Amino acid sequence: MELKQLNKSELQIMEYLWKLEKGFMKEIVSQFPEPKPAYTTISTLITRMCAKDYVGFEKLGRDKHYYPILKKNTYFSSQLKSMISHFFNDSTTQFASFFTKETDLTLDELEALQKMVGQQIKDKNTVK
Amino acid sequence: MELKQLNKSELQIMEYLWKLEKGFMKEIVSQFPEPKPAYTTISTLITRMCAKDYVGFEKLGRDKHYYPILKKNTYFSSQLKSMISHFFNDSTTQFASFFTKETDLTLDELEALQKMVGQQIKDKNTVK
DNA sequence: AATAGATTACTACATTTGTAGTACTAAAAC
DNA sequence: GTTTTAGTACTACAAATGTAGTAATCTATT
Repeated sequence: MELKQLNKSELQIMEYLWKLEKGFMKEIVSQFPEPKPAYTTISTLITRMCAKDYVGFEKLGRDKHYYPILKKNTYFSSQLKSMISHFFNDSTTQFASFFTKETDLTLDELEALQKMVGQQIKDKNTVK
Repeated sequence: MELKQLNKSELQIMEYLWKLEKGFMKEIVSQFPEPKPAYTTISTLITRMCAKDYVGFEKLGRDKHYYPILKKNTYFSSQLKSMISHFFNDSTTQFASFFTKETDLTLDELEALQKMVGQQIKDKNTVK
């Protein structure tokens, strides 16, 4: 399956499904904020997403139990890599710099990050 | 101007304009890979982007000299923040963890990151 | 058993996006 | 000056997306 960019509505529904892991129509609809779109609007969107193999379903009687085919990690990993590749000239270092500056990390967050990176450096050295 | 998600074609053109900084039609068209879309296809896309205030132009005789109104930093900062907010529950730490794992940073990159973070910690402490 | 609610399938239309043609005219090339 | 090329405005259509109605029928409630 070729992974393309999810549009806004698709992303919203995927987000709900990733959280639910699996859900009937009612459960998905209940995730939407008020004013909710019409039942049939959501139904159409989900049907189209099934056709695109983003979402699958298990038929239980008349009803369908929907679940995500597209994995959250897969999608975001690809999103992140696409961002790095397109806008930071494939430089993860440039991206990291941008990230730490733009998100204005707190001292605690920076220290947590430093710890994590330090651990990964240790892991890399151990592997060597 | 409310910042919304650029679609694929818009992003492609913005990318070219950010690189060019300013450019005539010919210069923008020349950025496209072969087989290039029709001249009028690109023209329509740019015209629509002008209407959305992503792109502006300076009229020089008959021709238009296009430039980006939407700043690269503005867009990606907003993209990044949206990603963190929507998929990592507003946790920049979780995102950082995901980032360092998914992009499989080299030892050099990790060390460069550690250095950078260390510097920012120093900066934060100095400010205090 | 009857009624109300829920869900799917089908259908339809508006808007947005992708694509590119023609006409006209300015600018460049000869 | 003439011809060719480039660029804009206008136009148009297909596909994708956003939205939601109706009909039929299953499920839940009474």
